[in-house]
Amino acid sequence: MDTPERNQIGTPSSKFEDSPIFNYINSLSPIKPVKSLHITQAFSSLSFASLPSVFTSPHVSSHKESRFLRRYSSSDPSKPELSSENGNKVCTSEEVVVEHENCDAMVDIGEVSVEQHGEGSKFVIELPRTLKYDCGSPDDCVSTPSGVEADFALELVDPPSAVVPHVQEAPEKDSSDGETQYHDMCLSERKNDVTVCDWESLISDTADILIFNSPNRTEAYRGLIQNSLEPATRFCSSLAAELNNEHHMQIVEPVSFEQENGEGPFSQTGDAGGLPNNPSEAMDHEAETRVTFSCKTVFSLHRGMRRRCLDFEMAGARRKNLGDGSSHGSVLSQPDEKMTTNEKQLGPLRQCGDSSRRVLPGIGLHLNALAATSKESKIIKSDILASGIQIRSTASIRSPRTGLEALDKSLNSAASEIDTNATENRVQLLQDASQVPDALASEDFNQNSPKKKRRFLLLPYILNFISRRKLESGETEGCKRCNCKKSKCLKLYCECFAAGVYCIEPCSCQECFNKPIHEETVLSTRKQIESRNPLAFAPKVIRSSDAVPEFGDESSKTPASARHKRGCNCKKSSCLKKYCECYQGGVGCSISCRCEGCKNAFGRKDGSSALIGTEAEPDEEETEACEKSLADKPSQKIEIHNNEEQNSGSAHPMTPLRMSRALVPLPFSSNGKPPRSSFITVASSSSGLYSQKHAKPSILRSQPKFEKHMQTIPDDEMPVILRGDGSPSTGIKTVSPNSKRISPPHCHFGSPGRRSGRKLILQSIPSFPSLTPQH
DNA sequence: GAGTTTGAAACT
DNA sequence: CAGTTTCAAACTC
Repeated sequence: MDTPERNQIGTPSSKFEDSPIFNYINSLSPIKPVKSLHITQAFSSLSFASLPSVFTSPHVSSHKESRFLRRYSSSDPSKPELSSENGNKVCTSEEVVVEHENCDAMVDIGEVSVEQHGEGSKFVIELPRTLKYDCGSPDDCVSTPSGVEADFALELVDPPSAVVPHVQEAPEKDSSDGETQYHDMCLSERKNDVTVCDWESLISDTADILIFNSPNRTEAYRGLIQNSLEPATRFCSSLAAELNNEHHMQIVEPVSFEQENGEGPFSQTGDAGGLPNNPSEAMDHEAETRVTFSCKTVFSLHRGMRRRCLDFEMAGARRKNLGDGSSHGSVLSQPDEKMTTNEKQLGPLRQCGDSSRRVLPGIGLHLNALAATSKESKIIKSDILASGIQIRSTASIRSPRTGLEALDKSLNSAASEIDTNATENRVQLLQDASQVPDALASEDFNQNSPKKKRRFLLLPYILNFISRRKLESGETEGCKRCNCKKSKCLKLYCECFAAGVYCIEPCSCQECFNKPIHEETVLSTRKQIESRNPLAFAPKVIRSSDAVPEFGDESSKTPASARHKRGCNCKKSSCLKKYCECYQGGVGCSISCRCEGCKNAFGRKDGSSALIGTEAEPDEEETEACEKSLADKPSQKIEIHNNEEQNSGSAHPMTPLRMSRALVPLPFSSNGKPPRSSFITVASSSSGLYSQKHAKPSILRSQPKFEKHMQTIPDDEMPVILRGDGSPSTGIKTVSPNSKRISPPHCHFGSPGRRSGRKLILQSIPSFPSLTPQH
């Protein structure tokens, strides 16, 4: 984990590395210790004589029980000040660094600062707006800093609701208060809180999150830290989660504390809710006794990271926090507006009736965030770097919603320079980005305060993302979506659902439940269906050359070489219309078909495939290479090799739940457009754990091509993709004897063709079996 | 765009 | 497993 940043890190870190605690922790941690890197400007300017070593050294804990990040309180006598003793004057600035170990990716996410202004009674918490924490559930979402670059200031006039008090009492306690919720987020064990659960799951499942647990820590202190860091922490977690299921997350928190103006130790009154004991004093100082602690979060990405709440949607939550707005300081006013904007953007999910349809309907819905093209990725990366944000990662990041989504995308793009193919849901992303980022951008630029500087780190991401979206917006046309009216998009009738993707805005469905906000419902439904029919989400069309040898030779890459898994049952269409799944899939009928009067142009049930080679194989030459990569090798299976993937930089933005569909459009369509059902579900699994980077990429990346050409996927391959949940079906080998990886890259599917069939992939990452550090 | 046809999915 | 119903895509006008 030697990163340039590391060098930058001031003495504090090195100093602490020598500490017994550090050593101890280090010994415990399977993860290579990430030296606390202090990149933050604030930090650099500050000297921390007695920075808790705890903060500087990463601690890895595999405790599943540790649901929350624990931060070591300073064992250093000098630090007690920071503890509950004096929460008043604590300003925390948190910098989060996300790092992909494998690729040395470092992302400086932002900072969270809590300031105690001289006004004494006011406690202002500034949170990075750049990051949006989406809980996916409006109700559950605690307002977290979200919104891009918006300042989030929360003035706690009421002591009870103040951060400090809350911390003192119990970090995990419930907060009924909107303001306090913010702090409580992720702290409590809300069973019904999806968001929280996600977080917890993320942490617990990941098990590699560093725990800052100091024997000496006081609850107050811990709580304080936790609360103050929550946003950042959550963000980090979310980000880490987003960074792909293939990673292991390592979080190192508060790196340092800095007291800029503090003239004395903090004294925690414990009474007035964190208000200064001596308000006048605070006022005298014009306020700003600032304590800044840098939080460095290091994510060691490991495959298998569970991701359940990757949604960063939090407009609703935000509103909660800020909702009361009246008491908010000037800083808040802006944020509020932003929030509103964000909410609108998110609208589709929860504001269906909202007139402001400008909201990006699809925001957050595209779970399988598109991977940016290589060019895009490069551009983004450049931007990021230029702005001081360092991103180097091969890991794919799924795009969250709204602002965060943009970030993710940017990250994703940066991370996946090479991934030029995967791109489902691009449309959605584009749509989303266009709005959120804009709003954010405008606001961000208005930020004058130096403090906010860091908060704008993500700005480049956003801007870039926006521009990209706009550019790409044109590509979204042509996407067809479902039109379900009664199924709620929770049945296989729904193409989206069947394909394992969320419905997005282009869909015309009614009462749709196939959305991230109903993730659990979707997943449960999927499981139910799968229990009934394990292959329900399996590809309907399989490449017979692999699965059904009888159908012919390897050399035949024609549609006829593939067959519908179960066969059709056509009676009147003669298998000459899209009513016929075989025909629709561009494959001939087989003996398994029960069709009557079969005249399938791709091959008749009787075995004749007369038409093959003519209209049935329009662009076979073009597709051949791709097909080969996908299916030519009978024994070829998708190889899951996280490291390789990461190293290759082919991070795929797909959702953890690797549901994927292969587009199997008819070679020719009556109206020249891909059949509505042109894409056939290739693989999907509600519990699919399949790593995004593997099988799916192959398929997805090929989509553009598939749209034009028929593509079938070997039966064996399918399962690999689908099975992530470790379900019984997982028996399928993921690695071929040859360890050959299906390489989608062979197909240079340009971005232009990606639009159709782009859908959200349902995500659900089962807990990762082993979080072996990946270095 | 509305209505019809069709066959898969779901249900019994 | 078969028959029926439901459903949404495909198709027609």
